[in-house]
Amino acid sequence: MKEKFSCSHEQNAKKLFRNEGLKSTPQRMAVIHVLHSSEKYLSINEILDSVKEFLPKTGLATIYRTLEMFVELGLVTRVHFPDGCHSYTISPKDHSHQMVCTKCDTVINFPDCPIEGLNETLMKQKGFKINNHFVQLFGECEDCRI
Amino acid sequence: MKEKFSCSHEQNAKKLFRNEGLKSTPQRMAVIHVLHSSEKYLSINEILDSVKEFLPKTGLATIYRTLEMFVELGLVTRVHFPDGCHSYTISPKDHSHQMVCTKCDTVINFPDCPIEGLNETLMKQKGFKINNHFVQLFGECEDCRI
DNA sequence: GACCTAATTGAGAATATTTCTCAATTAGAA
DNA sequence: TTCTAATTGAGAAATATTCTCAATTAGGTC
Repeated sequence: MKEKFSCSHEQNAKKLFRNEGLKSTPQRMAVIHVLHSSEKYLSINEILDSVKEFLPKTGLATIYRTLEMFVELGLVTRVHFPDGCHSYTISPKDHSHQMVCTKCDTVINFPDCPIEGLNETLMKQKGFKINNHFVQLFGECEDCRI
Repeated sequence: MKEKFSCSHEQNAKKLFRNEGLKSTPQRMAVIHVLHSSEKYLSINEILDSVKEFLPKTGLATIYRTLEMFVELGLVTRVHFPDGCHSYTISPKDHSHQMVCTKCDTVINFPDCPIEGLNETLMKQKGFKINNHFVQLFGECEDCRI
């Protein structure tokens, strides 16, 4: 299990863990790897299934714990689909948002944040200060529109 | 229970039900009423509790069914809080979005849609067509910032 | 108003999702 | 290599959601 996950993403995660005083376990590295290898948002069970290909004895609770921690660290983004089910993906490096193609489930990043400009306006108009925002776009990607 | 819910919101809902071939039941009207009377997003259980003040025998499944139907009809907006719990509120009339104050839970509408302008840009840049979007803002309202 | 029918409801069972508990294991520091 | 605290796996427990079905009810028709 040592050499399995060693590309830059995994190295970065390891550094992050060390800085935070967290241990770098095979289960955690496998979750990173699985999310990085997928173009889709993955559900908890999809992640568990994929991780089990490497580490068959992995338990569901570990996946829940790991993802919670990764979201906390900002490594992973949690998405709430309209029907209520939750899925996860690696957070983009820059502040960007993601679109999901509802035909093929592919995730596409776009670097512009439509909320950024809003902050000032809202502050003036309503006195509201945005601390956190949450944007999700659903539609059809180029390939599926053909 | 007849005269309880008779302001314009309730009248509008009744018309909508009739148009859609749906029955106007006391339970459904109570849900509308409860959501309209609240400045907050309400969870399923909060809604159930409030509805029970009028109709003590109301069952949980009815609340689930009613809200699902209302979301379908566009009467109600379902919100996915970052921690995963679901809450509901009456949909704004115009296309607008909502901010939630994380201190006092109050919901504030703002009429601008930050996504609207994005559509063309994305179509050109990425060939992606947005069909559906989902924006949630969390922050602090004027009163709570003082 | 009484009758009829299909839609709706309530109650609880069934299922799905998420969290908790704790003994056993393990990563990483010394 | 040893030690210790963090992490894990397994299953139980707690929550959340959906399903089932007999009983009730809204709303149309006479």
